[in-house]
Amino acid sequence: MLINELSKKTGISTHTIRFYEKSGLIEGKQDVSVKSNNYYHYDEVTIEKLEFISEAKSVGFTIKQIGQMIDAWYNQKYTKEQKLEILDDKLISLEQKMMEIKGMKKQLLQFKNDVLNDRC
Amino acid sequence: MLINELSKKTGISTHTIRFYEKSGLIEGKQDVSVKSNNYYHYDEVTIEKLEFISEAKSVGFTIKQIGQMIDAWYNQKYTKEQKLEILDDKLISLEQKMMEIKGMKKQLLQFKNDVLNDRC
DNA sequence: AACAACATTAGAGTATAGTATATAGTTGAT
DNA sequence: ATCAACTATATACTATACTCTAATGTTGTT
Repeated sequence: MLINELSKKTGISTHTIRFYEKSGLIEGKQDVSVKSNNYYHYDEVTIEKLEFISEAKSVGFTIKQIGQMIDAWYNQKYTKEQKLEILDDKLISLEQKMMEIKGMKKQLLQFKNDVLNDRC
Repeated sequence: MLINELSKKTGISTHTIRFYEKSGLIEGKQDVSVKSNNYYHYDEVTIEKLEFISEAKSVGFTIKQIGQMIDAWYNQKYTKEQKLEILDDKLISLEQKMMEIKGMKKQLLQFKNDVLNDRC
């Protein structure tokens, strides 16, 4: 599929898709047999990747970190050990985020309590 | 205390403290009885606020959102109902972050499993 | 052939959250 | 009095992650 279809299927703008492609998160391939244009073609895996990117972004991972995770899963850039290290590293950071969120939740519940009891 | 002491006590640079002050998150007061300078003085509550800001930032809240929460707790800018609404809104977003993190965790564990079983 | 709707590339512009630099004045210890 | 260390203000610069504009070419329908 071409970029417009990919954009419609993922809800991500063509601009942003190109930005992700330049950032190395995804890649389309050009059909060498067609000489009249240099259009990029994208497959289903790219849709999967873009969905993963959206989710990873919303939990606070940066483009760089997301790139690492994608490489650890979809590419052969790293050894098995390196892949596991990257994924474990990200899992640890998720655990930490979770703890921080729990702490913040406690804090906000306390704030709420103070408001309810007119203590601020 | 002056900005340097505040910076040392919180681990936040004086630049960033000034940035937060300009953003409306904290405020020092100038001592009108001293005419030779216009130094700002900060109290213990400012330390509390800065610690809260650091935590809130790390869970992904923006300066604007953090400002709202601080106003909901420390200031008299909002009615009781508005304060509760703001805090509930932030609590809901924490719940959502929590869910997203759980989803991402599942995803990464799956990736890890695929790597372990040479499925990628 | 004309035209809308698509494609690529390059580069500029925006928002957020700092971080750094420059200038000028103040304080406190020697 | 001098000097390091501090303070305030203004402005510029950076990084991240987009978002938009412009220029130019291609495709498919009428």
